[in-house]
Amino acid sequence: MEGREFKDAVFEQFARVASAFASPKRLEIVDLLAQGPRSVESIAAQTSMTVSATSRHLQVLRNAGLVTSSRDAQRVVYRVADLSVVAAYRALREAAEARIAEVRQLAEAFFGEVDGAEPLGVEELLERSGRGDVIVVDVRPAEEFAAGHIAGAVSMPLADLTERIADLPSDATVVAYCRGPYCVLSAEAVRRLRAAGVAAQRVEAGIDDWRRAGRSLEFGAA
Amino acid sequence: MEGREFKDAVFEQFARVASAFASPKRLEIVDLLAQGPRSVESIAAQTSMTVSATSRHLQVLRNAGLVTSSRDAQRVVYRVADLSVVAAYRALREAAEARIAEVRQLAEAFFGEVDGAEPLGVEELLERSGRGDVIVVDVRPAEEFAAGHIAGAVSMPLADLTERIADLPSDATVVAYCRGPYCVLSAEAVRRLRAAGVAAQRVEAGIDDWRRAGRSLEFGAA
DNA sequence: CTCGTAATCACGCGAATACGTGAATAGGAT
DNA sequence: ATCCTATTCACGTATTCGCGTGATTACGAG
Repeated sequence: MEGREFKDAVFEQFARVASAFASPKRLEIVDLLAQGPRSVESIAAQTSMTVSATSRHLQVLRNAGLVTSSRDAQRVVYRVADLSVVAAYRALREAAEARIAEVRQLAEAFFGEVDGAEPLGVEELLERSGRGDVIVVDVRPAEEFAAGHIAGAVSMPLADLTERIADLPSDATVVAYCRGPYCVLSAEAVRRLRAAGVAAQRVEAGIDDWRRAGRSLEFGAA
Repeated sequence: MEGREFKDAVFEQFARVASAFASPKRLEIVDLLAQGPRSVESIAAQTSMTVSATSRHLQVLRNAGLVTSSRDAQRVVYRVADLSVVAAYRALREAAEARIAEVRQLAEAFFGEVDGAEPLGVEELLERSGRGDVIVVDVRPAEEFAAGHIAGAVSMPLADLTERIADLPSDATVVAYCRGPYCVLSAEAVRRLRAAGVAAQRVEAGIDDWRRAGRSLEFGAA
């Protein structure tokens, strides 16, 4: 095989992977699956798609080797194939952040009022939880909490948050995290906590940032 | 703006970036530009495309914010917008390597005979050049050498290699590098060097790996 | 000013993709 | 065996993309 043929063949394969990422809905699916395995139906619900469209997108991702599926009784469960996939998603996201002004504008518009100056990063989170003066709350669905969460965090899914605010010490300071920098759950949680008079802040990091920082995860239900 | 709208808008932007990467030819262009700035015509020549097709691809990349252009007399020179773009390209490549069997097969078929067991990585290269028992040769075009090369390397573009083999000490051991793991230049160089009786090995790392490893670069012509 | 070179634009064809709707299939549960 | 649920497949249409050809614009040299 000559140089040009080889190049064409290799870049063709790279493009297969990039094409699989090249759809907003598929990126959203990868973002979700980075939190843990999920069934088609539950992915469809989370992403506001029909089951059929979701299934099709998942097949595209599977053909590109980015996700794998396995059967669990009636359900087909999808998961990311390995961490290189999450890393590629993250790198794309970071390039978009750096290069596309709209991304920064959107984030500022949506998170600006909640975050005030800056949301917490992994380091600040560690520091503050090390001092023991904050409660770290995971506001993702219980399913995702069970699939891996920050060591020491309390599960308080957004859906149940309102009724569970009463469980918190009234003088508590809460830091809420969810799926990552563009996940809306923690922002909404912070709004509701503050409305209830609880001091609260959003953490920008998600479970993948935590893992990448080499910090320990815990598994299983609360 | 509600959660769903925000998500849709944000992932739409991420997909813009991914779509720009989702073409073999554009990936090849990014690979090239990661070596240094280039004019449209020279990109067209390197990638076996017409100038017109190249120009169009470059515009797609520019619309996605991945490259920038500036005029230099008659020429328009393109360059990668920043290192997050190279990082994203690298992450995509690594995901493809990890997940697509064809990539490994192609690489094995093309590089297998040249590399023997394993090509050198950044670490081995450092170690061996530290011992001073090898000559590090950069076989990329002189233009790319000038735009940044491994400190201490000798420029010997593939095109001139045959006539310059005589300049090498006959007992030399050469390690050749080029643009990165899928660049064919160093493989071809190693074949020719060995055919001329010179001990030679290929380095898999390219200039971007070297930079990421925090090693120093040199600039300017040989 | 005119010429030549570099780059971009305009048009058009064929291929690939997205997505909705509804039918078909695969496993368990009864 | 039959029903139910979760998932996948098939089909049709609208849209987008890739790329070649040839015209057009931008700039500098003579």
